[in-house]
Amino acid sequence: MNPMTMPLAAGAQAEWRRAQARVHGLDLPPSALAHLLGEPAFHAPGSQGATGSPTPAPYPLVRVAEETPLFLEGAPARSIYVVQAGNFKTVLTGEDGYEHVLDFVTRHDVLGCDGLADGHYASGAVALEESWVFALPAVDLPHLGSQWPQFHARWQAAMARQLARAGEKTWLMATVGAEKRTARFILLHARRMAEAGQSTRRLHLRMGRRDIASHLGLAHESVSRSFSMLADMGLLRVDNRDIEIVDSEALHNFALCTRGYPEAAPRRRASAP
Amino acid sequence: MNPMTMPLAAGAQAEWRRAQARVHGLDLPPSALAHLLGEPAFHAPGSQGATGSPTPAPYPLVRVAEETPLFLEGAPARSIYVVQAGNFKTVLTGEDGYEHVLDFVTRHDVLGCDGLADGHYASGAVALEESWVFALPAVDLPHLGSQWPQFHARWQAAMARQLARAGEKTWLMATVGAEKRTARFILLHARRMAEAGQSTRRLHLRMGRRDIASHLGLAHESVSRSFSMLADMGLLRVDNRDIEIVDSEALHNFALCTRGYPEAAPRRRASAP
DNA sequence: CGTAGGGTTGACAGCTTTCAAGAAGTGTGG
DNA sequence: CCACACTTCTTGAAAGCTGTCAACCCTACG
Repeated sequence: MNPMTMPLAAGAQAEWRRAQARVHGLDLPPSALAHLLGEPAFHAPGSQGATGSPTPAPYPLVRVAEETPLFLEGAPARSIYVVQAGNFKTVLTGEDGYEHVLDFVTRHDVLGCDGLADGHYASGAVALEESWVFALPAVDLPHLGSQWPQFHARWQAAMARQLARAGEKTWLMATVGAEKRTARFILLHARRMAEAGQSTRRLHLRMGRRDIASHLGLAHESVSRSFSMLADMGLLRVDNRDIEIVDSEALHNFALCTRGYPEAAPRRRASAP
Repeated sequence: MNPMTMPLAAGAQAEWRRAQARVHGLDLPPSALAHLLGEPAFHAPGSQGATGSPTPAPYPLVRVAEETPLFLEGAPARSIYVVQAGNFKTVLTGEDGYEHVLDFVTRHDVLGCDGLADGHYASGAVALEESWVFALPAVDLPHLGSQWPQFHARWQAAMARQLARAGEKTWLMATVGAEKRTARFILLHARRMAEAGQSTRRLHLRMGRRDIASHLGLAHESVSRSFSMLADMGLLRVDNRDIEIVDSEALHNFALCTRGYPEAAPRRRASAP
């Protein structure tokens, strides 16, 4: 069977199985934390010999079953988590029970940072599939940062990246057009998958239409319609949760123009007959 | 003249004048950085005293004129900034020239954090009024964090707070109704002003309708209409950029219910005859 | 085999955007 | 001091788009 056509779920499973094996093989010395955050080509634990404390910290690797919350909004934020395998959604549950999806989180991303502000998680995290996370006690963070500069840099960069992504998310939702919003979502998602080393053209969405709709602030029917529209335009090929970006440039052009330009800039209109 | 009725612009000016004086009086020892980030009742140990000695921490206090960018999107991120007085907007300028307002930033907030990810600012910052910021070189951050634990904690909390706020922003924009979105914006803004020590009921918006609209993803006419609607409902009192929250509880009830609850939760509808 | 859940598509009502014009406040120059 | 231009804010009316409701297809699962 062609790997391009086989169900991607199987590939994902194999992927986290590999990731799991690698994590176990590391034996989890604290000096490898930078690697867990995505440090490329990092090795030689204890190379900074003068750091003392040769005993590796017993930070636990936690398994989270599908549809299971890793932590709930408002809970005491005792740990932050580095995703090793699998995917999560972060949610904000309204007082009326409505669940708003803030973001989708994948490998090497950090969960629970927003809890470091006042000691309580500002959002909850739910696994979209069977996942593994690496738990770091919040009280150890200052120590880790000061003792391993590499970790400090990685840790700071991870939070900064989250901030930048949050900005992109706001930008994403600032569009009125449902199709443009969906197109932007696909582009951002594809870029994140590319950063994680996945294919740039094909991507498998781990979340349902309902979650996407919640994330984008749309009705799930509108998301479905938008996918169909983008497919009819020849920009995408949609097969349930498998997306293929057919014309990347055209997709960018379509998604990037905001709308009725308030001032300056020529007017363009994407009218498809 | 009653401070509640006098033009707030004068109050704001007096405010930053006080802030400026305070900052200059501190003489900027690095150990006071935590205070700059909002540490309450912090006194600098071993500060050098006289204003004439240029020895301690030559971190500059920068003045930014109204409508002037502090830094541009994509520029090399050599410093992060702590706002001492005034207000900023952070913007994401699209390739088509459209300026999307990501956030409004006020005193004790940090600007430029998103540039720590890859060394380039992910968003630009423009002063809404004459403002002063304290510039911290990015290369000094690890040193500062490891040397002054109090600064490390404050710094981490500041970034975490930004993340939590980013989540709230996403939540804000997940609503369809323009009036609900505007109501949520007012609530969040009021809370931030309250955290900064301002009045909870009265607030003066430093930004124009166009900026609010860009931030909320609406047309500026819709923002104007929403304000009028909320005023007609008896929730707000709107006089140009001066907002008074008349019925805080009702405003919360109106803003917090998401909309047509997708599943579970009873259906409510805010129909105003 | 039948049910349940997710995804897609259609039709209508409602809301928002857009276009257009007027009102109010501000700054400049005579 | 006034007039003028300029910007911002507000309001009105029509067109377009999205949410809602409803139906149907498909797959997974018991």
